[in-house]
Amino acid sequence: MARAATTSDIFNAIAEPRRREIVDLLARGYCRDVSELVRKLKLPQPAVSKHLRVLRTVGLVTVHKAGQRRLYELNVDELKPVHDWIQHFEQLWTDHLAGIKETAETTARDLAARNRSAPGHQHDSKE
Amino acid sequence: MARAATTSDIFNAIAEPRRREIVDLLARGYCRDVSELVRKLKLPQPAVSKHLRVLRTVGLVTVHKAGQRRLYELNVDELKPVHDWIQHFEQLWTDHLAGIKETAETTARDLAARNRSAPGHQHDSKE
DNA sequence: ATATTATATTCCTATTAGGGAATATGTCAA
DNA sequence: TTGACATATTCCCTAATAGGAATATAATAT
Repeated sequence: MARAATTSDIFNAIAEPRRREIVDLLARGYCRDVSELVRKLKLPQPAVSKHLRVLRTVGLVTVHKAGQRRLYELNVDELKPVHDWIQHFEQLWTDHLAGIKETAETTARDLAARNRSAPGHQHDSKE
Repeated sequence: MARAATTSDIFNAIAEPRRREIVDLLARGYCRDVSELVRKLKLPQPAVSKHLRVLRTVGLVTVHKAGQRRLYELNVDELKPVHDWIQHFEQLWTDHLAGIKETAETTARDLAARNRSAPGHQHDSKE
């Protein structure tokens, strides 16, 4: 079934490095039109347009016409889900890290114990 | 040329929803062995093992053996690049949003000016 | 009108993803 | 040993990716 469509999932949309570069450039306020992106990214124009299409489809960018150019604008809000997801690991790589490791080892010991007594299935989820 | 390999790029590794679920479960300290993941995710065991392999390859998880089980541990540090990338949009979706929009319009005006003088084209105002 | 510039789309293709099924490997128990 | 369990790997399949080349569409200039 292949991967989730890049055109329907933000996580997939930003999985492509070029598209992240585009997002970066747009975030800085540079490169509002396609030609400039082409120049900076040193990619063929069709490639850039195609990436922009993906970004448009997931709603990460919006366009408005300015003469024969298309000015692209970043819609940062669409990155929220990624932010939120990554956010809840925040604590894990700060001081909590040590604590987590400890928990892990404890759990490991628990499991071992459980296995010794109840071989096979008997791992209920604690909560 | 297809996409970047899920096995070499963190962004691709976490693009797959199931893998994110696995990461979530591991982060909480639940589901340290494969069977438990299988049960919670309601996925066939080979599928889970395959996802775990991807996560292992990018370094997001590590395994250690505990009897016939494999205990998986999350290596949160590998999420740092994602965190860092998303981080620098932080300001954009708070109060800075308005400011950014303004900047955008200014840039548009700049572009118009540059076009008038240089590459022989213009596209004034916007919209 | 035609030419030129800016951008988007289509077609083609090699590569890959991830599910399913079957099988292999590894570990423990009787 | 055999057998049950836990996990990993392999093979096959279909869908979808992203690049390249060519072309289409749109706006502007002359």
